[in-house]
Parts: sequence; structure tokens; C-alpha cells
Amino acid sequence: MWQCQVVTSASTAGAVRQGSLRELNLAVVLRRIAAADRPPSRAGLAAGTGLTRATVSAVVDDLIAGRLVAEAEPAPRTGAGRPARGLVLAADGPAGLGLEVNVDYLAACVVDLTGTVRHHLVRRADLRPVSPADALARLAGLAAEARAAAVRDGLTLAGAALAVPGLVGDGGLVRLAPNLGWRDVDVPDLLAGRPLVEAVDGVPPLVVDNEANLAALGELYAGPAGPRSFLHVTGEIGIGAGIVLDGALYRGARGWSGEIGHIPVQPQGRPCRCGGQGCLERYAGQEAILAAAGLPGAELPADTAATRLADLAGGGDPTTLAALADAGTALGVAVAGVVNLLDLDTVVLGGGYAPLAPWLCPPVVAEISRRVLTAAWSPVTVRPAVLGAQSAAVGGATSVVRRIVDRPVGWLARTP
Amino acid sequence: MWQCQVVTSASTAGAVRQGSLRELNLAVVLRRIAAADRPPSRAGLAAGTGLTRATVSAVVDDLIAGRLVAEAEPAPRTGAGRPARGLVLAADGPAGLGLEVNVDYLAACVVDLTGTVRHHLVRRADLRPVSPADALARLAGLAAEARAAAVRDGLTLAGAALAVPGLVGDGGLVRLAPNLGWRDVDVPDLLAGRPLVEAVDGVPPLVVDNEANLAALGELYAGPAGPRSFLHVTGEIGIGAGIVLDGALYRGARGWSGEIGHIPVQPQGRPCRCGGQGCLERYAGQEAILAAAGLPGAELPADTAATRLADLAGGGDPTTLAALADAGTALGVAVAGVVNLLDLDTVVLGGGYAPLAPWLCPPVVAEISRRVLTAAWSPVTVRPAVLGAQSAAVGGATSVVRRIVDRPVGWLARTP
DNA sequence: CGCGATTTGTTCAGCGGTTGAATTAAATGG
DNA sequence: CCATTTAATTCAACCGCTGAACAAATCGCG
Repeated sequence: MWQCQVVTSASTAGAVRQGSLRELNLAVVLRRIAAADRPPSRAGLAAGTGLTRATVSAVVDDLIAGRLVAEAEPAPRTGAGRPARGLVLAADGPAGLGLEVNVDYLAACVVDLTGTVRHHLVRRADLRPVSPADALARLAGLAAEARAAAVRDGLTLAGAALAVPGLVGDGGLVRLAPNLGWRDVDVPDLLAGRPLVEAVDGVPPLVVDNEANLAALGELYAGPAGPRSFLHVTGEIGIGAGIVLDGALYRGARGWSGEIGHIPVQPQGRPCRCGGQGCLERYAGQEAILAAAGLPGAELPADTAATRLADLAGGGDPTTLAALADAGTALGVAVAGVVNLLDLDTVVLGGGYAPLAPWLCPPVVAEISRRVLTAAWSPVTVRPAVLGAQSAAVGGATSVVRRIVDRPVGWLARTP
Repeated sequence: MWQCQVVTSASTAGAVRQGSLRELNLAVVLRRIAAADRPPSRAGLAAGTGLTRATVSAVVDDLIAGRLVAEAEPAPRTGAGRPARGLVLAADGPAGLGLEVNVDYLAACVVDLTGTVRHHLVRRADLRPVSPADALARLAGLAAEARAAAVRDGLTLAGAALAVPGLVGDGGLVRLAPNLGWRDVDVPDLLAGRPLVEAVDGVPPLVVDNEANLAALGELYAGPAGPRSFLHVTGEIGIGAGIVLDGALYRGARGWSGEIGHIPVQPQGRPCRCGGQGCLERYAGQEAILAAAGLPGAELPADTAATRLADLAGGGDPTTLAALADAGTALGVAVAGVVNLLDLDTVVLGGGYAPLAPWLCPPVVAEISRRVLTAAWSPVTVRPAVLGAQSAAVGGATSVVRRIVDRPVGWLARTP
């Protein structure tokens, strides 16, 4: 089935039934295997979780039978005693399909349970003149290629996530993607009849989400485990932010969080198309930077604009350097406000900002240290995204497999 | 024991052991009783939670034996069949003690399990010239009075929460409370030897927290049940914010979230004592409003300042009205940025802002509708705090009993 | 007033899943 | 080669939920 469905909440409000015991412990053990830095043994898991070795063995048997976990042959050498058999996430079980539609490219990637990117296809094309239906048809073609590659590897695609640069409503409806020219595009409807993933209980076949959200998830999963709080800023023509608080993506009351581009940085400043004045986007958005750098940016594909600016700045062009410094300062003012409010320890620059990070980070850091009250106590890290400019597709694919790790029963209960 | 302890996390990382089943279901059932708008029956709870009637009966028996739940005599009349016996939270079981130290008053209050404020004592006094040790000694006296009143009612104080206007670190250490003149004050240490509450497993005897955080919790519990996301802005000499996301208080990576007073609203504007420039506090803080209204505010007690401004504005004084309009606009600029980022549906004005809400709300709403991208889709409510200016103590006391509702085993396992 | 219908609450055997101890497995070291 | 050590499995016991049967309490209707 190829359709976006609302993730069924725990329905009966968290009541714990007999069977939930196993369900919860499967998740606990699997998460621990995923989070460990070296393959843990059953005994180690028992010690770590507080469960009995007997219980852990039973749970692990279920996980191995369901192809979620495998035994690592090279047991880690240690002192005396029977050697432990290390447990790792299976690399040949379920995998996630990550998709992205952006202004000047389509992308599809496959990520397996271990988080490894197994395939990554990018097709460059200016999609602004293309109708949503055509764009999605091309995307489906690319997705089919990725799927074929995954199947050749013996992987089972358990779900897909599509990143779009815009506001996404319930049911995969893209309310507004200004730079793509989309408005009220019903993605699941346009993709109907193109089954690309298996049906797995608890994993929606297709989730559509904002690119900034999925890119933030990608950063979260790529980094160390454990609850962390950071802001992932994606600079394209608009500026979006994915907000990760205590290790979970915060989506907002209605799912429309992250509109950092319209934080006022000069309340009486330049008018913005949103109706406000002095929004960050008018000072640190791609169009503003290009204009300040004296480049005729309107016609440039969005992606190459960032590369172009990075080239000029790398060559020492003073106009470009000044433009980036000003943009970084504006960004820093907005980010300082956010950090003051949310007490974050890290700010990640992604999307178009990733290649520009060498020139944007210094002014951002400067504004933060000037304006953030607690910066003296504990410093705030500002760094480029580790996944680079195209982390949204990878983040989406990873979020699919993460959902299986967080609730393995759905996968185990499927009819294989 | 009278000492602040770190809330012991679920230690073994969420592993579900045999006994956890009961532990979790006790919480599920109790939460449902607390959230219901009319006393539910055992059968109704079974239907709502998905548990069996047998299980619910067993769980409810435990709760009644532990004095957390009582049977409401007037059974709600309905059609045929054996009449149900309604279940309500017990009004004579555990209670929470809420304390507050502020610039010009001390407060103590007692809240029972149903959320009813049973006692509320306020002692006005300028505490700026008083040493932390003396201030806390006076507070302990007030707390002892409140405790005596609670004991007369047959209540058991299961924990205490202290609200302070400043940054609070681990272990109840007040790092900095500028308007009180406190710096690195070890509250639990200074209150040692004054046992005020019973020791209950899982409920720390004393939590020290920022007043804005506790006030936000008070607002959360006073409102309808269910996950909600809002910002609670407390305007005193400084400006603090409590952030509630999806029904839970967000404290930040290090517990220092909510510094909304230092969000930049005029990046090149007035210098601030934090080292930055153009912070919100310099435009909408109490000192800024008083100065703009032409009042010699430095000497006024903080609390009366707000009343004074409200009187003048109510009388139509044009200078005061202009000062409040300007402050409201600055506040609106900052809040609009926050709402854009976090997608909140409600903004609550509390503390010193509560009596000024009639004049502050309109400009705040105006800035939000101008600057918030999604305001057209779904409106943002701006309203004064329902608990008024002193919601922090009530919020703290309520948070104590809420913790029992969320994890009743701790209370039930005590040695009575 | 009496009896069936209906809904609530309790009792009890059954069972899934964890527990804890005993047992087996597989290595090291003297 | 055997004692020691640690890992993993087996199995009876037990905790707490399940489902169905049963008792309790009220209304409706004749």
C-alpha cells in the first residue's frame, strides 16, 4: 500500500496489557543494541537493562528470528570465561527509503537498519516549471531504481519518507511549498498506484515531511546517542529549522514549527513577502545574500548558488565576504534569541548553509557569545551539518528504520 | 528528610519488569480519574483504557487502600442497570507544599490531590536587604504555618516546591537571582534541619525551580487536560518564560530555558546589563515601562509597580498608555519570533504582566498577526494567566501532587 | 408487585511472560 | 588436565492480566 497514514497512537492511552510487556522489552533491548558502541552480549544487556539473562535470551531470540539482530562472529576478546557472542543490528533486514523533492534536484536513498546509506541516487533538474504530478512521477521512477537496488541487496523496504521544502499538513498534503510553486498538493493521491514499499504494521508506507525536520532527524541519528537538544538551520531560498529537544523532534502544536526565517531581526526593517517586516529571511536568505554579493541570483539554480558563493568567498572576493558576514550576523541575532529561550547546546548549519559554514560560523558565534546569557557558563557549539547539504533524504530514510527500532513488534508481526 | 534530590530516573533505561505492569497501570488509571470531568466508574475506566474490568477493579482497590482515590457517593443517574459508583481523587490524602521567595513577598500554599488550593499564605516584605539565610528562615516559618494548617485538615505533605526568580542549577543551588541579590545560594543546605514534609519515594522532599517554570506548570494544570503547547511569559524586573510543549515543561539542555528577556528586539538598540544590545528586557521590562511612563520606579516594590501602572492606565493617563503600547509592541515582536519557531497556539501573560494584560494584549496580538506565517490558518490566543500574579507557588504545589498522580507507586510504597 | 433486561462489579481458573536458581557451554590459566 | 570464570539455556514458580461466569443493583413493563 502506498499511502500516508496517521501514525496510530497507543490508542488506549498507555494502558499496559499482558502482551505489552514483551512489546516494550523488545524495544528496550533493540534500542540498547542500536545505541551500543561495541556489540553487546546477552549478559551485558541483562546487566544494563535490569532484566534477567533468561528474559534477554528470549527477547533476543525473537529479534534474531525476525531478522532485526544478528550475531557478530568476531567475539570481543576478554579475560577468562566463555566468550560472549556480540549482537549487532542486522544489515540484511528492513530498510528505509528516503526521498526528496527540491527546487533543482530529486533524490532517493536507501538506509539499512544499522544506519548505513546503502544507495543514494540524485537527479539534477530544475523542477520549478514542472507540474507536481510530473515531478512526483519522475520521483517515483527514481524511487523504483532505488528499490530495485535494495531488493538486489536482499533488503526489504519497510517504509518511505519524502522531504519537501514547505509546510506539510495531515495526510501528506503539502499546503504550501513556495519555492517549488506547490499549493495544496496531495502527494499520496498523486503517487497512488505505485506500490514501492512493503506494508509493515506501525510503519506508515509514506510519510511526507518538511525537509528541515527530516534533515534535523538525520543529524540526530548521525550523532552520538542519547538525549540532545539542538537547532538545525536549513538555509535555502527560505530558511527553515528543525528543532530537536531532549532527543526528539519537536513539530509544534500543528506540525508547523521551525519557521525561523520569519523571526524579526530588524522590526522596522525590510518588508517581507509574509507581510511582516525585517524577517531573518530578508537578511540571511539566499536571495538576500546573492543580492548583497552583487550576483544576479534570481536565475541561478538554488543549489549552485551556495557553491558559487563558497567559491567566491574562498577566492577572497571582498563583496562576497562582506555579504556573508552580514548574513551571519543577522542569523546570529536570530539564533541567539532562540538559544536564550530554549537553552540549546548546539546549532547546526545545514542545507545551503553547509558549504558556507566557514564564513557564517564566526559571526554567528560572535552574536551568541554577546547575547546569550548562559554562554559564559557553558559554550554553544556552531557547526556545519555532518551529512552535508542533502541530509533530508538520508534523515527521512533513517527515520523509517528508527521507527522499527523504537517499536519492533510491528515489523515482527508482519506476514513474511 | 529535607533535601533536594535529583529525581531518580527510571535507572535501568525503561526495562519493563514483571512488577512494572502494575506500576504503570496504577498510573494509567489514576491519571484517567484525574483527567475525567465527571467521576468515572470502574467499568468506564475499563472501556477507556482497554484493560479488563477485573484488572481495573484490582488497581482501583489498591488506589483506594492508599488513600489516593475515593468513591463518590452520588452516583450519576443513568438508564437501566446496576448504578455505577463514581471514582474521584481523594481530598484527604497527599498534598503538595508550594513556596515562593520573591523581591517583595514570601508565599506558601497547600494544594491537595484534586488540585484545590487548601491554604494560601502571603507575607509582604522587601527582601532585597535581607540575607538569603534570613529570608529562608522566614520562609521556613511561613511554611511551618502552612504545614500546621494542612495537618489540621488531615492532609499529608508529600513534597515541596520552591519558586525563586533566578537561574537554578542542580541540587537546588540558586546560581543567580539578580533582583534578589542572590548568588550561589545553596537552598537545601540553608534549610537543612527543618523537616517540613514526609519522605515519599519518588517525590523529592524539596525541588527548587525558576518561578517562570512553576508558574507555567500552574497554568498547565489549571487548564484543560491533554497535551498543549504554550508560552507563559512572566514580566517582573526581568522577563522569564516557561515553555510547555506537548503538555510537558521544557527545561532546556541544562535547565536554563526561558530567558526570553534577552531575545534581541532591536539588534542595534539600547545596551543591556547582559552585555548584549536591544534585549527585550530593555523595552518591556518593568524598569523600562516605568521609565517610559515617567514614574520613579527604582524605589517602588516590584509588585506594586504593576498595580500602579494598571491604575494609571485604567484612568486613561496618556503617557502610561503609550508606554504600555510600546512595551506590548516590543513583547509582540519577540513573541512572534517564538511562535514562528515553535508553532504555539497560546501565549499566557503572567506575573507582573497579568494585571497589565488589557493594555498589553492588543499590541502583542497585532504583532503576531503581522509577523506569524501561520496566523492566518489558525489563530494564536493571547490571554492573562488564570492563576493571576502568584501562580508560581500554586504551580509548584500542584506539581508535587501531579508527580504522585503520574507515578502513584512511590506514594503507595511508603511506610504509613 | 414480580420478572426479565441491563449494566456494574467481583470471583476464579487459565495463561503469557518474567524470575531465579540450577545446569550446560566454552573459554583461560596454572 | 582440571579448577576457575563467564555466557547462555532450561525449567519450575510466580506475578499480574484475561476472559468468562456469577452476583448485585436498578429500571421497565406488564
